[in-house]
Amino acid sequence: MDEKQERRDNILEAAALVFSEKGYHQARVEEIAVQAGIGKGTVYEYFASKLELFQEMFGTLLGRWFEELYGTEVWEGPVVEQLRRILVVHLEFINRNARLARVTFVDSYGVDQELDQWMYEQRQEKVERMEQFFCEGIQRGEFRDDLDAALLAQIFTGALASVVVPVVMEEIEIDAAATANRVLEVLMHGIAAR
Amino acid sequence: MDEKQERRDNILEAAALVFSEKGYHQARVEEIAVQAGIGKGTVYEYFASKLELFQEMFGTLLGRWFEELYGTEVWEGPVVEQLRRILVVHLEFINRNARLARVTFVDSYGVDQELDQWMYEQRQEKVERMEQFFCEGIQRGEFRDDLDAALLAQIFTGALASVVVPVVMEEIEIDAAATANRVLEVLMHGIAAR
Amino acid sequence: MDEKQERRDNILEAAALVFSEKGYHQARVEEIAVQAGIGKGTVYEYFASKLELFQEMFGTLLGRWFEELYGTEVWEGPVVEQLRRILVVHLEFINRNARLARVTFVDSYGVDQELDQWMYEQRQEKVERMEQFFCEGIQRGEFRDDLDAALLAQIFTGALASVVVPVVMEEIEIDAAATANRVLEVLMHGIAAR
Amino acid sequence: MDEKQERRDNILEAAALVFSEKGYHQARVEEIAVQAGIGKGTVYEYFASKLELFQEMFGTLLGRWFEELYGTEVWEGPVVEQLRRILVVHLEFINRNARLARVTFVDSYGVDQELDQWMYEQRQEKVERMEQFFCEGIQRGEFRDDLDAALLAQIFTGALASVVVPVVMEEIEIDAAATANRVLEVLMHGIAAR
DNA sequence: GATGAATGAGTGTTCATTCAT
DNA sequence: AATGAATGAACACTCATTCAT
Repeated sequence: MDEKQERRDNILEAAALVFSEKGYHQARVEEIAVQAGIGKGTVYEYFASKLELFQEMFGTLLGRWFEELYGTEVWEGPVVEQLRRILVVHLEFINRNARLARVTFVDSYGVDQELDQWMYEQRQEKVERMEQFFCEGIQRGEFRDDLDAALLAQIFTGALASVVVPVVMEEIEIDAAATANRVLEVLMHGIAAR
Repeated sequence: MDEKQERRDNILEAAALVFSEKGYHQARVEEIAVQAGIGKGTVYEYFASKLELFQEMFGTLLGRWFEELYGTEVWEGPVVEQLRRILVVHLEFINRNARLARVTFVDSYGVDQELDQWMYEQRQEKVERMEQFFCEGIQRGEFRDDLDAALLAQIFTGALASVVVPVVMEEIEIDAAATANRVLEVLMHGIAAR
Repeated sequence: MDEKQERRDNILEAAALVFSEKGYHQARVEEIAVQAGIGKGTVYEYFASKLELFQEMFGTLLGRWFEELYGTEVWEGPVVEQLRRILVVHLEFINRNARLARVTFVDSYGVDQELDQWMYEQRQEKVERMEQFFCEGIQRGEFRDDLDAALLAQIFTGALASVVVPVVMEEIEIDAAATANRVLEVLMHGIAAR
Repeated sequence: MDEKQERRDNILEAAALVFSEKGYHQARVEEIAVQAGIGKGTVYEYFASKLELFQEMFGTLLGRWFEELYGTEVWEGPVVEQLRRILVVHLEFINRNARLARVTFVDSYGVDQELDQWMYEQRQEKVERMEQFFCEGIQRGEFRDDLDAALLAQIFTGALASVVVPVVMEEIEIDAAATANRVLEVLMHGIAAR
C-alpha cells in the first residue's frame, strides 16, 4: 500500500522534473518512465494519461506549496508580518526549487481547455486567499481603509511573481529575507517621495 | 514588392489570431493558412517554419506594442504621469486586444530553448526600460531615494501583468483610467495605514 | 484434481460469456478473469494463451452443442421428422443461448489461420452429417432421388443459419416449433405455386 | 478530380485485399498503404480512420455487388427467372472474387459496435429486397400464397450464403449456371418425393 | 497454486514540411 | 509565385504475458 504510494510519488517526481525541463508538449511519457526508472507501461498503471499525470503532478506540487505558504495554522500577529512570512517562505521555496518552479511558467497554458481553466482557478484561489489577508489588515487598521483588498491581492501576487522570474529563469539565488523586506517596504509605504 | 509585404502581414495577422486562440502547439499551420485565405504551402514561401512564423509574429506584435507604450517620444512631464500614461495605454491596449494578448500567456515558454531565451530577454528589456523611468523619478525627487529602481521596475511590471490577467482570461473589460489610478495610488503611497 | 477441472470450466464459462459479448479481439483476458472471479495470472495457469483459451472454449462449446443436436442416439422414425427435431432443438438451443451463440458469429474468422481452418472443418463435419440424413431420406424414398444430398445439406444448413440470425442479433425469441414447421414446409414442398 | 477518385479507389482496392487476407484487426494500415504503393499518411488524406476505411471499403464493395445483383433495372419476366439471374450473377461474382468475398466472412463482426449494427443492417436490407421479390412472385401467382415472403427471403439468403462457403474458403470454382439451377430446383419444387 | 504489478512491443494517427504542377 | 497532395517521423497508449511474492 505504502509502496504503491511511493511508486506513485516516484513517478510524480520524475514527471515534475521532465515537464519542468521540457514543458508539457516536448515531454515524452517514456522519458518520464526512464527518469523514474520504470517501464513505460507502468506509468499508465498509476495515471490514466499524460494529461492526467501532468494535472496530478501540477496539483500535488501546487498543493504542497500552498500548504507550506498559506497553511491552516492560525496566525495571531500583525498581518504585515504574515505577508512578510509569506514572501520569505515563497522566496526560499523558489530558491530551493527553481527548476521545479519552472513548471508553473513552462508551457502550461494552452495544454488543454480544461487545464487552462483549472490553472486559472488555482491562481484565483491563491489571489482570493491573499485578499482575505488584506481584508483582515484593513479591518485591523493596519492597512488603509480606502483601498480595495482585491486590487491589493492582485498587486501583491503580481509583485511576488515578478520578483521571482530571474530566480527561475536564470537560476540565480536571491536573499529571501532581504528581498522580502524590500518588497514589503515598497508596498507598505509606497514609492512617492515624502 | 509591396504586395509581398501585404501578404506577409496578412499571414502574421492570421498567425497571431490562431496562436492566441490555440497556443503554439495546438495551432496548425493549415489553420493559419486558411485564416489568411491562402494555401498551406504559401506560408512556407514567407516563413521557413512554424517556429519562425511564431517568432516573427510574436516579435512584430511585441515590437508594435512596445513602440506604442514606451515609444521614443520625449516626455517632459512628471514621471508619475508617465507611469499613469503607460498604465492607461497598456490597459486600453489589453482591453482592445485581449485575445491577442493571450499570446503572451498561452503556451509560450517551452516552445523551444531559443525562443524561451528570446522571450525572457524581451521581458527584461521591458523591465529595464521601466527601471530607467524609476531612476529618473528618483533623480527628479519624485520618488523616494532609498529604493532600488530595479526592484521598483520588477514590482511595477508584475503589478501590471497581474491586473491584466482577468481581462485576458475572462475577457472582462476594465476601466483603464480608474484602474490605472488605483494601482498608482497603491504603488505611490503604499498600503500602510497612516 | 476435480477442483482443477472445476476452476478450468469456470474460466471457460467466463470466456464464453466475454468472447460472445465482445468478440475475440475486443475481449480482454483481465475481463475474463474478473468474470471468473479470479486473478489475471491464474488464467495463464490453465491456458497457455488467449488464443488457446478461445480455441478451447469454442471447441468445448461447439462439441456440447453438436452432441445435443446430432448426438449418436439412433433415430428410427422418418428422416423428415429427424430434420424437424434437429430444427426444433437447434432453434430452442439458440433461443436459450442467443448470447452464447453469438460466439459463432462474432469475430471468429480471421483470429488465426489455424483456427479458421478448424472452424471450417467443424462446419463441414456438420454439413456432412446432414448429408447422410438426406442420403438416407433419398434411399428410403422420402426425398426425391433426382437431387444431390450434398447440395441439400448445404441448403438446409444455410437456411438454418439464416433463420437464426435475428434471434442472435436482436435477441428476439422465436417460436421454435412453428418456425421449424414453416421452414420444413418450404424445403419439403417448395415455393412454386401448384 | 478523376485522379483523386482513382487514388481513392486504389486505396479501397488495397484495403479489400489486405482486410480479406488478414481480417480487420490483423490488418495494418501501413500494409494497406504499401499495397496501394503510397505512404502511410496518404491513407488518412482519403479516410479518417482505419474503421472508416473498412466501412467504406465494405460498403462500396457491397454496394457494387448489390447493384450488380439486384440493380434498379426493371425486370419484366417471371420472378423465378429473376431469382435464377440473381443466383447466377452471385455465383459468378463469387467465382471471380472469392478472395474479396472473404471480407464478409473474415473478422467482421465485433469490430466495433457501430459497424456490427451497420453490417447487420446491410444484411437486412438485402433480405428485405429479396422479400419484395417473393411478395411479387406470390402476387403474380408464381409462388404459393400460403408462405411467408419474409421467411422465403431468409431461406433463400441462407441457401445462397451456404452454397458459396466452399468457394470462398477453399477457393474452389463452381459452375454458376448449373448450381443456380440445382438450388432453384430444390427451392421451387421442394425435397419431398412426389 | 494464485496473484497482480510491471512490462514493452506494437500501431493508429497527427501534422510540419516538401515538391511537382 | 502559389498550391495542396503526399509523406513519414514521432508518440500516446493498450494489453497479452511474465514472474517475484
